[in-house]
Amino acid sequence: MPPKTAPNPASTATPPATGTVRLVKKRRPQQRQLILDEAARLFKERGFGSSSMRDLGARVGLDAASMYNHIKSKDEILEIICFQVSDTYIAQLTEVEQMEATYLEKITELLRRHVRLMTKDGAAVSVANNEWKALTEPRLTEFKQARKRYEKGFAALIEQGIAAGELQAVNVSVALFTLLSAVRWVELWYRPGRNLSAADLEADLLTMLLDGLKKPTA
Amino acid sequence: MPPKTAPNPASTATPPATGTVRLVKKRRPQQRQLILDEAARLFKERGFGSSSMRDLGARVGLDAASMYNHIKSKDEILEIICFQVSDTYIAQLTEVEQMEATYLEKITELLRRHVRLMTKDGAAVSVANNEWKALTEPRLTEFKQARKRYEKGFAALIEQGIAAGELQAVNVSVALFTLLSAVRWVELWYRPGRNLSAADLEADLLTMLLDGLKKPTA
DNA sequence: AATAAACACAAACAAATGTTTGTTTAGGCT
DNA sequence: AGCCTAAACAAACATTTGTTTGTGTTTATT
Repeated sequence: MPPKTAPNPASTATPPATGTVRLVKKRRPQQRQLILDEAARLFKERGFGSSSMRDLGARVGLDAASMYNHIKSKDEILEIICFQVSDTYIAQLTEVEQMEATYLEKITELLRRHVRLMTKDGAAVSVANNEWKALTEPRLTEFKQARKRYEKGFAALIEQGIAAGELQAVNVSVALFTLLSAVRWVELWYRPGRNLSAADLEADLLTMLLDGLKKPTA
Repeated sequence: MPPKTAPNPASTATPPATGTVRLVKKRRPQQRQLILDEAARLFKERGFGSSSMRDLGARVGLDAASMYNHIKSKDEILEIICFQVSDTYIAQLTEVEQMEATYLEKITELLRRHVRLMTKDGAAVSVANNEWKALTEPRLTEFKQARKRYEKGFAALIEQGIAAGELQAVNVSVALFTLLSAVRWVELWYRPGRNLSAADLEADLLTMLLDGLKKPTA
């Protein structure tokens, strides 16, 4: 005899396309991604340690136990989110490094992509930036190395930009972290459908960072 | 009969001043502050949700239960840390607002104090910035309001600075959050005794933010 | 229609959580 | 010396934690 609440045919969270409308797709390959997406949002809101699998299950519309058909562990979820983001960052750096352009242009382009990833995948980026400390040990070190790789590459662009006379001779570390941090408020602040468009945001942000806030004394 | 590990006369973490050297001070009034300081460090490292009272107790050199003689709850610890920081920020804003100076000077001074608080109380500032979401409800709203008050005040300085012709006419929100975020890497990066002094850091940071990174096209 | 795989749930698990209780010890006071 | 209170610990508490197991249901494929 079935229990009082009827078992969930295809998760109450998914559209009520009851069988016939199903496309040629496999089974429900979107369930895993749904879990990951919702986890990113939850972890961003509450932090990894303060988020329980039951909380997550409730959001996904699944019993906590059911999610283990799609993911291996809570830790694995965090790993996937963090490395998906860091891999993207590294890829962007590598691409920009190989561009034919001035250092100032390269830096601008890297920042631009940085911001774009944030406006597109805000929750995941936020988790990768703030919750990576909760990674468990083999992966924790890997993540730190990826981070370092990105920072070194970015710092090299700044250093060369200064050497080439394109940039002011500030301390390279200060410049690096100022740029990287300055860009991070986007993840806290940006919401699609604000009165400021993503494009305007990019423009103003780059103006501030590269041209400075103070009016040039004409 | 005492248990195998002798009970802790004045906490093994405190210096072994065994009785006679005690000053005229009350009893052990520093235990509470020790707990709060260590909590700030722990919460910064591991996050509030991933830090247990037993972890904290181990660091302080106290049984978890013993700490309840000094604090009311784990939540209270977070509250104290967060509001001590936000109160300081608000106080600094109020002081700077009342200074006789140009808007650019006021902004510079506010940033300077901001950075100084970070280099002095890094752990607490970090917790207030990153773990405040874990505050429970009456205080959570209060904290958000304090935050908003600070942001509004800061934004007003920028707005007036632009109106007075001292600053470039960028979007005020973008400028505000860029400045506030740019300053936050200090909490992640600064450690006393690095090759970069706090003073040099301040100088380079302000140069970058106010004068920009790009070399003025002479 | 039958079969096998995918998947959802209920129930349970051990371990870890924040906190309370009861008791003992330590140190300053008269 | 003797008291009183602050403060430490041990033991236990009720939950909540992440995860496993067993069982049933759904779905794609034959």
